Amino acid sequence: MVENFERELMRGSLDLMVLSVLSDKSLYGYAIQKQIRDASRGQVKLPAGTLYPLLHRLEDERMIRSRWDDSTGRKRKWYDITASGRKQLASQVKQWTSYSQCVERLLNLVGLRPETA
Amino acid sequence: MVENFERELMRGSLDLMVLSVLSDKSLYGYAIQKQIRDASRGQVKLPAGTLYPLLHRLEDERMIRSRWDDSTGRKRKWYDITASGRKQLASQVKQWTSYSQCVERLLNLVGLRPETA
DNA sequence: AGCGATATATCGCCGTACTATACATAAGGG
DNA sequence: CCCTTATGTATAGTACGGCGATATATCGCT
Repeated sequence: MVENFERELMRGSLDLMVLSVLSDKSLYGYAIQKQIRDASRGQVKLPAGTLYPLLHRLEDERMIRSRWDDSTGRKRKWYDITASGRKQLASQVKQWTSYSQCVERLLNLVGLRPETA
Repeated sequence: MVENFERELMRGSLDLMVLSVLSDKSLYGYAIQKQIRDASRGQVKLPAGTLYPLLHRLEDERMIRSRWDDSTGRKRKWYDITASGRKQLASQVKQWTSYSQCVERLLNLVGLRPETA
């Protein structure tokens, strides 16, 4: 029984996760939700009330583009990442990497990361 | 010239950072700010308007305790972590670790982490 | 026909962090 | 001795974004 993350912890990296899964393929909202849930082994469950407004915001910001398509048998809104989105993603990956290293360094400093116990 | 992190990225891990630096010593606000700034090589600069309300909140939640002391020559408000705070910290470290691994796994999956290039 | 899963959308609440501002003391330089 | 800079704490107002609740609709299965 894996428990969920504190929601606040994910703030600021939700964009990163969504842009990531869109970086190599087109997806619709529900599928994005699933991808992220699976990739995190069920630990990151984006609620619909979070995901859809987020997608709309990213579209307003021209990071992603959408089109309705029912050629797969069901009417779904498919999203693609844009060139701006890719740039943004690259920047966010850099930021994330750098920031997580900062946190790790801090945890090391105060001995909360016993070296290879 | 190191640029700052997007503030949103740090939301949800500020508590973790503050509790961390308090885990092995007593500190006053300004010193906490400095510790975190130094440990992050100047990249994480907690504004006073963020830090002090945060400390007050953590104290309300009994994660830390405070006392005024001027025996070091200057009147400062010193903070200590409580037993609850330590428990909370341990939990947050676990959460952080697990979450950052999720993000890394996701970045790997979509090829945003070229293996040992 | 009924139901669970799929699929998208929006409203209003709430928590958190930031900006701006305020005040006070100490140290260092002119 | 004043002026500036650094130290040190504090809060009111504001902005932002995630979430729960709610709504609607279709699809596949029984």
